[in-house]
Amino acid sequence: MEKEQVGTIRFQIDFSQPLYEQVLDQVRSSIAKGEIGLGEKMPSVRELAQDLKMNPNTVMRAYQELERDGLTEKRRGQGTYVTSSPERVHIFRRDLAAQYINAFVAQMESLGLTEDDVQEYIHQRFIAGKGEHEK
Amino acid sequence: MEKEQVGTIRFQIDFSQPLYEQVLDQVRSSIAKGEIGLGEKMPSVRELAQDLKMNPNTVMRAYQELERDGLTEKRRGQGTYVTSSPERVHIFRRDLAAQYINAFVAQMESLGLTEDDVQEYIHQRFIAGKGEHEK
Amino acid sequence: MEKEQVGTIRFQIDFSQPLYEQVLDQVRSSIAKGEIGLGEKMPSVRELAQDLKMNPNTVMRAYQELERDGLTEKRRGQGTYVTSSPERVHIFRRDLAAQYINAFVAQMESLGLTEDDVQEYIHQRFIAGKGEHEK
Amino acid sequence: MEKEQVGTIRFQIDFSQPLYEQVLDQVRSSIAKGEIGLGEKMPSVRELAQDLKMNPNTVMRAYQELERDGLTEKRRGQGTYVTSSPERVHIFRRDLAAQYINAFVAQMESLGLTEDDVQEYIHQRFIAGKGEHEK
DNA sequence: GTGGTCTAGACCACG
DNA sequence: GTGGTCTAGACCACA
Repeated sequence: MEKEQVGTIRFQIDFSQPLYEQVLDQVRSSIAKGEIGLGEKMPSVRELAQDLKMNPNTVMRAYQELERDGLTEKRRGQGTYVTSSPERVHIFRRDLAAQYINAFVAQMESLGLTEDDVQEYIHQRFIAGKGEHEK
Repeated sequence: MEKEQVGTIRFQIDFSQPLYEQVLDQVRSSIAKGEIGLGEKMPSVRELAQDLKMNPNTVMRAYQELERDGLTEKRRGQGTYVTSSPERVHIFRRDLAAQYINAFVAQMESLGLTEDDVQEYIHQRFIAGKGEHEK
Repeated sequence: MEKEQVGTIRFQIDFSQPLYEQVLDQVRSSIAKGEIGLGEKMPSVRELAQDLKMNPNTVMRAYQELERDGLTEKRRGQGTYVTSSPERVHIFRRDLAAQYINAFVAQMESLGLTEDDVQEYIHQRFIAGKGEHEK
Repeated sequence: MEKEQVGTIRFQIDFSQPLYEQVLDQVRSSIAKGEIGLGEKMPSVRELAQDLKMNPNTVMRAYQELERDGLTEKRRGQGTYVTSSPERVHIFRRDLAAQYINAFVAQMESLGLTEDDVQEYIHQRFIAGKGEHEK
């Protein structure tokens, strides 16, 4: 679990999942949490690739997906910028949360668990999560 | 989304995900929910492969994983049987649920959502799920 | 782990290994330990198959192997008898022990363990074995 | 008994046992003995398959089992690496040794041999092993 | 009949 | 280039 700080974004990459997905998720997270502000300039593809010791193609793929999500936009000759629209971020967060929740509820139902079970489990997990936060 | 009934197990296979994973998940689910009883005989590898129109090796791979999970056992020359041990099923379900929940909570936190948000979302999703039952 | 007593031989069969091998090993063991005496009559193939709920072909295969080992002999029209020769049993035991030991030492060496490690491990295992004997 | 050297690992494959098991055992052994160092790159699936003249799927099966054992890990697009954790190797070796020893002691007891017999046999076998080194 | 092993060859995702 | 998935078809051990 190596950590790498690039600008205001902290990356933590491992080799067990697709690298471009990890970059994508962690940039998304930074935007959703406001760690990187609206309208700010993103690191360039090359710069990020170098810092994360990745192939530029891998970073590029994550950036393309971010733009498709409406979270960033390219300005010709100037690089990539986070969107200035709070609505965009809000809509994106809502949609992605809905998607995660649908998948999760389907998993729980496939195990035959009831809503009460799930609520209880999550309650415990959030509490536990706070205790060991950033261990 | 084709549906196929084999014994007491209902399968629903599509081509967007690994076939053996879908078989694995759906058999697990049937066992966890008790749709196929403890100690019951599973369909043979060849039989299931034929019914699901897939290669026997693909089904075998799912069966091997089920056995590694302790959910089934092979009897030489007789076929594959669901474990007779309720504890095994219980342990398996608990562990897998914990795994799913950890991943889910991490996703939610990466979007900056609070526990209350999540509880509320889930509550709505479960209600919705009941409404569209077998749409 | 079901146990089944047939004559003076106790069988304990599970489905994770070849059934004929288990029958073979357990009869061998009974002879080696003298639980079934030299010159005694063995249960018939059919009788043993019925008691162990096996296919007679499976038992037959074990019996053929026993005869090839020189541990039993068929008397026409009378059934199968344990050899009357103590030498045969002795030789068999020595040879089989050598075979087991060769395989075992090869396994230990493949893990890079020294003779002292092995002696020590075995010492502990034998002691432990006595404590829980026939739990 | 053909021998084949691939990187720092020496393979010796015959057709009387499952090929993937032999690959598995011999890689395990190389790691346990330190013949291939912690953190080193393994030969790629295709490369090893070609050198050992077997199908890539056969090698892959061995590699998957190694990863399940915690002895190796995959890095996306880069290949398979030996774990960097000495503890993992140590735990693995201890567990596998215990398993081998339990099986062996059970075999010896089934022949009615005492601990002293066994210690003596093993002592002789180790000495013999040294004498015929690389016969 | 059951599952287990192996091969050959195809196509895909990832980097 | 890496590994992952899938198919088709062969042969084997076991019961």
